Amino acid sequence: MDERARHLLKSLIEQHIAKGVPVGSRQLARDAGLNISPATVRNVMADLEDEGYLISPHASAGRIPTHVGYRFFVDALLRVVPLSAESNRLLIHRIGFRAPDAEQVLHAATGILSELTHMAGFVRVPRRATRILRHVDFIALREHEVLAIFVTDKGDVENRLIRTEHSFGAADLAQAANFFNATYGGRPLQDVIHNLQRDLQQSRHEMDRILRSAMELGEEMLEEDQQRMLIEGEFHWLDLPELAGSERLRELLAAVRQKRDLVHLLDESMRGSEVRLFIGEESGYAPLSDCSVVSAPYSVDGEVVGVLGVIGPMRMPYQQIIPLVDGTAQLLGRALSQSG
Amino acid sequence: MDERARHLLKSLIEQHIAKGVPVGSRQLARDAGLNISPATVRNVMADLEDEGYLISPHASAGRIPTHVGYRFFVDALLRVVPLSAESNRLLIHRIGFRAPDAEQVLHAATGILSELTHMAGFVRVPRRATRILRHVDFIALREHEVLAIFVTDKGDVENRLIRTEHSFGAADLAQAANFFNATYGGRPLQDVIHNLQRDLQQSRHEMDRILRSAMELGEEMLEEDQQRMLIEGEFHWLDLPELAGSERLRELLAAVRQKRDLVHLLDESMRGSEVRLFIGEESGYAPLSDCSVVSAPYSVDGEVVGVLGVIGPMRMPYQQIIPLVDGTAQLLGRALSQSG
DNA sequence: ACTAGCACTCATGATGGTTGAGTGCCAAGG
DNA sequence: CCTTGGCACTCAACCATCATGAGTGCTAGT
Repeated sequence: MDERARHLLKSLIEQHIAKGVPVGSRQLARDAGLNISPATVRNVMADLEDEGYLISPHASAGRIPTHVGYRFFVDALLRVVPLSAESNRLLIHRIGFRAPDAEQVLHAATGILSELTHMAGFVRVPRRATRILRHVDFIALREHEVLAIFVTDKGDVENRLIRTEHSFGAADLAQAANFFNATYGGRPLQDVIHNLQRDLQQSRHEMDRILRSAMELGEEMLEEDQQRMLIEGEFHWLDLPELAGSERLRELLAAVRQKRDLVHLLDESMRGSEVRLFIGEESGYAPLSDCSVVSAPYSVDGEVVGVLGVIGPMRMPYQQIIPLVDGTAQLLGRALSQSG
Repeated sequence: MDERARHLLKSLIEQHIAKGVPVGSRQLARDAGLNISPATVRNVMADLEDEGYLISPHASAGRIPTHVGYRFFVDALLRVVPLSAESNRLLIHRIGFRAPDAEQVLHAATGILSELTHMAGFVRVPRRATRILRHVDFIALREHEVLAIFVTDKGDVENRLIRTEHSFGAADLAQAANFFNATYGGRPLQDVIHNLQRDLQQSRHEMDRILRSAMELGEEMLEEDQQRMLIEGEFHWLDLPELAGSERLRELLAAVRQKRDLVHLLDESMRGSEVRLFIGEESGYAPLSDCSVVSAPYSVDGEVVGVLGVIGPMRMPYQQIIPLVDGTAQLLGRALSQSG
């Protein structure tokens, strides 16, 4: 592909992103800035279509980019601009100055992504499998009911109500908690569960019921991690003519609620450390075949723990979206690192 | 209004609920079962329109009920059928046999309401202001960071990260927690905050920073209650021709996200102990003016603590919806009473 | 290699006629 | 006085037709 073709492709995609309608040869010839007749442009466009970068919705419309076209655009043609000072300030204000509560910061990040991009924003929350178990507490709520509380070193708190055969007094429970903390505390959560599983097979003890339930709580925490993802702003999709008013939208909403496959896709994209794009079919996930996902992993204390980004139509202003997602990921990582 | 008019109105509304289109005189004359000509029906319909029960979308369409019509229908014409055995079994299965975790049960109830009605289901979660503070814990996460945990007698757990000037050891914190539990434990949350506020004004202590933060956590718990509401299944609205494809839907979604006014409306409806309906404009809340809300309060241990229901179009099958909402409220109340 | 011209395609929007469902009103009949 | 049949009228929905205009591919000329 020669320089002129690249320039025209870039110009066409930019115009299509801006306007949302197919771009024709005349308009493109005018706006591309080259001194070229529409007929010449048509020849170039025909070539680009043959090579799979463009497609005509129908015979006498202009052309729109395919997902291949968008891919080439973002990889080779797009120059990402740094985040505007204003956006940056807004991000810092909304994420940086939050109450030091992890859950709240994650919510804030999801919200701001959705607001600033006018698409659906998501945050895949940190995995807890490698977290260190810091503290366990057993609290008697009433007869036959014990509340178990797990705390990890990052301040995750999870709790569960356990129904017991016996009624335990506060002293019993304190003792059990002490035992638990002494034996399993300070180790990664997954190790704790593993050891607990082994230990429980050997002993038979009155407290077993509680310990077993505690183990189940731990397992649930890890299990839950598989699914935990915040997403917000799906309703922005209603504004998009290319998505709204078709069955696609329903499918998409259902798929996003389901989360399963989506989470899998995102976990894949956690491997790198850079912003990553899934354009159209690239995700290999049918409901997303009309959409693009822009994602960036975020790190806490130097370790990648999650990924965030936006989901929108293929036709999105990547130039602004990419730095925004990137910046949000970095700020979120920093905010979480500070606050544990 | 004479008997025949009532019968026709009932028949018209039932048909409109079933089909969703305006009902004309001929069809109504046929289906109402009275031996009456369309012309006669027209006369009656004209009267009903004058009295505000019906309205014509345009000159040569049939008629549809107004919110006044629906109101008369549910108050005077509708005979609510008891919940079908099948639905009841499903409800019990989904709500009754849940893990004994309040949060999960609430989510389950929201989900099942949405699924069975094909509308948006909501659950206004229990208020915690009158809960008894059962247990407080302070845990050192790392230097200058303390995690405060509150537990109420119903098993609500709330936590908060506190950044401190000094670094406290485990012993210090245990002592503080003991003091806290001894002094404030066993009292309603709102009292705790009140007393704490008073006590803090008098003393000056190294621990004050932690106590003050703990108080803020308690305040946040109460504050948060103002907003806490689960809602699910808004996407069902996309299927409704009367809602979809207009600006109304956007407004509605935005309003539901906002929650503020909605929660206020629901808290009003907690006063009674019966199923309550807000039909169209009756809610006095503009974004809901095309919708109906069916709500029922639910009680834990004999005290009304929350309200649940569905939000859908005015044209909804009240006959099935009302017992379903009612049944869900009762089952949820029972499930929560069992599990604390 | 570029461009102008030309024939062709096709979505869009306006026009107009038809159909069918439904209404209001009136006059006749029980 | 209530009911009914009849009739004129209205209006959305549907369909066909037509003109328009944006856009294309192709070809021949520069």
